Amino acid sequence: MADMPPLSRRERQVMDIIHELGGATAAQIRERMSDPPTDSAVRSVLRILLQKGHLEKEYDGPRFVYSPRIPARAARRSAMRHVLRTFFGGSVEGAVATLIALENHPLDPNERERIMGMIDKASEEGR
Amino acid sequence: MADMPPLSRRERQVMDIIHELGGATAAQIRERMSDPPTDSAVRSVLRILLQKGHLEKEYDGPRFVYSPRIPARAARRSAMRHVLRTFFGGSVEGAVATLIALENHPLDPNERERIMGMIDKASEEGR
DNA sequence: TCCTCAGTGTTGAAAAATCACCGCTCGGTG
DNA sequence: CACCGAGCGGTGATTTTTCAACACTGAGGA
Repeated sequence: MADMPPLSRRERQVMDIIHELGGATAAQIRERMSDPPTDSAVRSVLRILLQKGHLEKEYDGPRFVYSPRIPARAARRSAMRHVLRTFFGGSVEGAVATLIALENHPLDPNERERIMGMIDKASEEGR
Repeated sequence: MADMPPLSRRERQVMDIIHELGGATAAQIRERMSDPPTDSAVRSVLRILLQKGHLEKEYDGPRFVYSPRIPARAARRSAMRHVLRTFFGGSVEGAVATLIALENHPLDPNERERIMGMIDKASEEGR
């Protein structure tokens, strides 16, 4: 259950959608695809993802909703770690710079304060 | 030259390596692969990546070095935007939180200062 | 009841990706 | 010169991925 061989194109596409929504039905997933194949095609990759252990399905009302088996927190950390390594040479500073420059409008003062707070906290505590 | 269909597994793997190194030779790429195929196999995906316009090659000394055709800055922004959307619901705050908590040692005071500075700057300028 | 429709899963064919074999060139060395 | 060995690219076979057709079910509605 450790590290599976990486996902195929479609597989990653639907995993991303599911992560973005937290959980999704087959129909929702298909809706969000820019180049949607048949419904049954979507289900095929869903089935594979289930079998590979990346997803779990839960019966909610009249349909299944698929969600990541990895806790969101871990997924976020892993994804972030990957781009940090790949695109920023591990520089947290560089990553933050890009992040806050991403939106071109200034920074919401409240958000600014909260971020400052987090950084302060992260600076102090040794663990 | 806009947005190509997404990359295959191997393609993404070598693109990531090249991004991480800034530019790389076929041998370097192969070295960094956890599951390296033949040298010629690596070259095959390189050839495809060239043809798709994702890479360019330059003759450096006795061998070719392959580099991304997208400027690093744009690649970084794009990658960051994607994880921001997919894993953080667009919340810069959440992303920064994960980022600074990634390394478990506290935050280098100098780095802390520089990040603070960046945030201040980003907060002020309205445009 | 009979029909339809939404939701599901399976199967096998078609398309794409992956890969190793092969042949080529160019430098250096025996 | 003849023989490596590194670096390169093409070709075609194999494997994986992607996909649509199909069959099944259960819930309503006519």
